[in-house]
Amino acid sequence: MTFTAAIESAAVIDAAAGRCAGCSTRESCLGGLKAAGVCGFSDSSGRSVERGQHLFRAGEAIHCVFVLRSGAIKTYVTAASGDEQILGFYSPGDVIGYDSISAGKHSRNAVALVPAEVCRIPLESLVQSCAQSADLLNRLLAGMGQEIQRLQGMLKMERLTAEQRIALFLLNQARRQGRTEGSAGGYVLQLAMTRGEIGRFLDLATETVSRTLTRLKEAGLIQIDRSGIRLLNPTALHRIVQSQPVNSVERIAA
Amino acid sequence: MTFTAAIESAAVIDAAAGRCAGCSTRESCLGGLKAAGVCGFSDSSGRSVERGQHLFRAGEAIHCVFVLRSGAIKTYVTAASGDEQILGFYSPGDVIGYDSISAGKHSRNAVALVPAEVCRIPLESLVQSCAQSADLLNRLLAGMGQEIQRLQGMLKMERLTAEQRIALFLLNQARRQGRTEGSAGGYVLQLAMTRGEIGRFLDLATETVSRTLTRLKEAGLIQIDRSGIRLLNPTALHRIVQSQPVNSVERIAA
DNA sequence: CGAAATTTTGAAATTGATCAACGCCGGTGG
DNA sequence: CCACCGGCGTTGATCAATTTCAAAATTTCG
Repeated sequence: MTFTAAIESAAVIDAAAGRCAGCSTRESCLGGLKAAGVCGFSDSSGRSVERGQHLFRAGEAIHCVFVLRSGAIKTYVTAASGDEQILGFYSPGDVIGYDSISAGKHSRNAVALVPAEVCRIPLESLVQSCAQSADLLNRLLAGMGQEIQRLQGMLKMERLTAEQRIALFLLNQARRQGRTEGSAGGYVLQLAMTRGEIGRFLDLATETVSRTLTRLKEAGLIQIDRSGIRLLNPTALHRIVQSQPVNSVERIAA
Repeated sequence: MTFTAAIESAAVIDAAAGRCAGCSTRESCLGGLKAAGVCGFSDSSGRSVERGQHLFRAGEAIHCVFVLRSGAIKTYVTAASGDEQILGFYSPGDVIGYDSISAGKHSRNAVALVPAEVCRIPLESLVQSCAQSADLLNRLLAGMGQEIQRLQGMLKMERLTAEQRIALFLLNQARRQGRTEGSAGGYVLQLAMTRGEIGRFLDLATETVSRTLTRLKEAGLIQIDRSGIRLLNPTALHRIVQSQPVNSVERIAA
């Protein structure tokens, strides 16, 4: 109950129609964009989540689907052995909770990596609205289909070598972060998660993550500055992902 | 085009209303069961697929979702390196194609492991029917949610040891095959796939699958007879799955 | 029956995990 | 202001699980 109380105490952002106005993700919002510039949900509400605070936990009853407006959130499950497995890192615009629609309760935990804001969309009204709006239904089905394909992609990732997984992870993060271009060319990405979290996402030991990043750095493919990573040679990273396991940095670096 | 032709030439089962009558999966069919004992889809049609024949291939346009009525089907993708990754084995009653709804085209291949029969549900009418039947919409969303959770389960599976993965696989197969009880107690399951296919599903080398099955057999937990496997001690298999990696057959076998 | 595919078994090689130690950085409190 | 502390990251050495390579045994199917 302690965590439930913590969740309830989270700040609730004004639910007025003006809420959508400043939303950076409204163009691609699940609710669609109505004429007035607000989303199609009349009863959605916002919420801010502090770093380290849970958005929901496995086992809790489900009432909403969440759209991440800002910040970063991870979802994870805890194995019987006690160690956590990260199922996804979410960036602004992502929808969290598709898996739990019609499931009754959450199957995993969600926690903010940095201060975040989400939009809560009540499940009941979401489903009911689908009966009226074919457009919404299509967006919902598409969103769920994409979630399935994202998981299939993770499954593929798990068959790659450590180096390939890290390279693919960096490329994916860069793509999701909207390709913030750095001054000296190449993409710069800001990692909201620790090495350990990357490892628990990719199924690699922290040490392996660190070693592999170092190797990529020494090969001149990336530049590391605390939690900021600059992709100096995305093409080479791509080649690493595509290459046969026998190849590696030494063979790929142009 | 060759494969498209092959698909079109597949036998089309009579689309009369009587089709549902003999369907072993109609109780749990996506379409629901109407008063007349037939499913809610007026325009679905059946199709039989021979062993080794493809139901669909990655890249093809999507027209239908399939409900497997009998037989066994696997879905897979082919990596750049050429080797296949199996994404799922389907048993009668399973729905195939959720991932592709609203995606436009298939993201993976589906092929019959043994002669199979499927029911084709046109995508367009499925989505349109959801607007009229809240019941159908709920079943569809639940099905897609379950598919997401199935993939999350696969993700968890990939973090287990070879022995745990095999044990879990056997238990899952037994559950899905409806717990056909054997004469001498314990569950008997008929594997429609080869050792190599099990390996490409669990991400294990064929040799590892074979070795692990042998070890389970020698520990007295299972009995192997060609492609038939009898689970002599499901409880012990469960314990293997739950146990810490340090434990293994020797420690678990009661 | 015989050829091809699958399965099994053995031995060696390899990848990534684990164990261990150290450095770095930020915060905290004297 | 500085010393201490804890978390995080890096690096090195060793270890274990699984893959790979190789070959024989078995099964399947034409």
